[in-house]
Amino acid sequence: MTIYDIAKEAGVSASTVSRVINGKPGIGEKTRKKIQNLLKKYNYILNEAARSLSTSETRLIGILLEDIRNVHHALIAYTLEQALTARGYAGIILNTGPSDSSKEKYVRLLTARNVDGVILVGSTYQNSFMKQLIRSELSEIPVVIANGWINLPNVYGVLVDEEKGMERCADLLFSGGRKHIAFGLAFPTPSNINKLYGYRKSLRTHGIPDSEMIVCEDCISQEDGARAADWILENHPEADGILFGEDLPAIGFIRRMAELGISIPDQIAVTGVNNSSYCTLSHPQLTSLDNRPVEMCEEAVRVLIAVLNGEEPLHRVMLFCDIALRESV
Amino acid sequence: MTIYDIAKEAGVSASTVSRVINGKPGIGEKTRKKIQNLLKKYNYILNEAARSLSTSETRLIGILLEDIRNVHHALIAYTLEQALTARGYAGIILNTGPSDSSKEKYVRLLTARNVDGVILVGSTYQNSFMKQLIRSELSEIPVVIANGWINLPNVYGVLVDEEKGMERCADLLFSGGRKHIAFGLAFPTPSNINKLYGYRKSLRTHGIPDSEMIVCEDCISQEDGARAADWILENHPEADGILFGEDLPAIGFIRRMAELGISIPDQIAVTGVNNSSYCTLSHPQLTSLDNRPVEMCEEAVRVLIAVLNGEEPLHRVMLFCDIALRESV
DNA sequence: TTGTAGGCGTTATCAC
DNA sequence: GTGATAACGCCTACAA
Repeated sequence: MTIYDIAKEAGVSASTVSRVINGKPGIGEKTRKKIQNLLKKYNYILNEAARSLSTSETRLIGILLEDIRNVHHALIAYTLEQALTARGYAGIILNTGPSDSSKEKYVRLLTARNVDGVILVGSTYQNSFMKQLIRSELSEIPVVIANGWINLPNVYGVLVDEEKGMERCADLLFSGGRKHIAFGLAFPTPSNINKLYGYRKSLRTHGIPDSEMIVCEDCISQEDGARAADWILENHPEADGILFGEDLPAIGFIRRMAELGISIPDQIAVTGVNNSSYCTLSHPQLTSLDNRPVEMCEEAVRVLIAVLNGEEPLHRVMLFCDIALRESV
Repeated sequence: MTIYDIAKEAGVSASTVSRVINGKPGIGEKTRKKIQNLLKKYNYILNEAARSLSTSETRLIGILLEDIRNVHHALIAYTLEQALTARGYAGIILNTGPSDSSKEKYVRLLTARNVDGVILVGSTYQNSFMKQLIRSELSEIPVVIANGWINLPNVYGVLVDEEKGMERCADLLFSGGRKHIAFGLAFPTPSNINKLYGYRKSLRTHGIPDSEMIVCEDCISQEDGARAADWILENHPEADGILFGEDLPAIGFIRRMAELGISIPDQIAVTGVNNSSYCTLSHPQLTSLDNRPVEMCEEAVRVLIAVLNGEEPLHRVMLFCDIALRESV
């Protein structure tokens, strides 16, 4: 069923049908009605490929993320999909993994699909390799980075002030009387480095020199968190609080401490980041930095569509975190 | 950069370039080489829209699932994406939610995109409404249901024998000396009904009449699991084992029982389904039915691509579950 | 082995 | 207001 079939049936030309479909002005009211009825009657479905060939836009948006099995990414993917669908776009979600070569491969897939725009999820895409790649492969279309930013004319960043958020987490522990606060760093992505800076800032504010920072690295999985617990007890028995850059290791930490008979939050306060569904699973439930994934995604889509509509939104917008207070503090 | 540009540069016609791009036979070795070099030199990228218009295939696969925020679905989405990408296809993932009207809306989106095939994730799509919808909207393309099946010529089902799996879970508890086993039913989807049947079958095998089945309904979330714990203690204090149809309520159950000072698995054994990442978060860790999501997805993609290649795979294939044994039993 | 010509379904530019 | 007509980029008989 093409617009020609509809046109023939209505006794008009294909152009008229096309105008009706696209809501263009300058059509007689009776013809418009008649055509609309026929479209409905035959359950006409527009051929996007033909439309795309003619207009050279696909209404397809590429979404790159490292791994959707991460619950935080899953929430982001969900929100992006719903927001894009609501505006007539569809997303192609690709799991790139962490390696540069793989990221490049997936960017090429997107260009071959002629996507109208790209959303990169996570600060892991904020680096010089991606900058070069965007320059060479994606310079013609808008690119929005969720929780990151690259200084290029066609790149837009929707950032979350996790540095400030993490500083507030530390402040929260200090105000609760904690004296020796540790930090569990995940992969050293720009985002995680910012969290570390927030931690450091709070320490400095409270008169603690950088040399007394307690940083446990590679805190990503639940097992890493358990390992961190052992490490803290062994090397920093004075610690009475710890901030993790992710929820999962925080959960692992809590679980391990329970096994060792150490009471949380009495002996050590714990916080995570992402305010994910994991937070209510631990005992005690985990206090976590809410980095506003839903708002971030909605803003990312808003910015992207704005650019596609010829507007000129800000290249950087910043959202602010909340702290979801639970029992672990 | 089109095939015409390449053709001009190479001093040949566009059809020759097209043939080279598509690896068709009957091209002189020198011309082929020359053209391949030019393609590389100009970083030629094929216009999928034009190709699609001409061949009426898009290499796009629609993936419908209820909600990717569910970790089990996220794993499935991940696996499907990787399997499709590896074969040159791309997936459009859409979260339909549970309602029929919404499912219909999303099916229409897929037909408008001219997807080559559709994968429906979950037995929630196995019902008469979807059957009618597939008949009217998707009759021209292959549809694969992951963990479900509908009797239509273009529909293929990759099933997991969760009935047998659940029966084995119950058998496991019986063989551990449990006498009064309860069941926590989630939404009454076909899949969950099958799990209930498996539970019933094991009971019958062990000489327990249907009238003595202990079924707690609406066990979906963590809170539901906690509620189930209270319900069991109140109404069936004799229960010494419970099988949940999902992991999350099982986690909630365990947590609530811990609060009440009831020891698991000593006093009550607990199992879940999906063997998800939640299982290692509870204390004790959760024994869960591994319903083979990765294998299921890979088989689903295999079947779909086979149909697209003109083969005639079986309309129903069945996978078998494992039990991931942990501390809760 | 290679070229020509027509067609895929839509939009856009002119005419009328 | 509406209708021809060309164009989008590629594929594929059919011809040569």
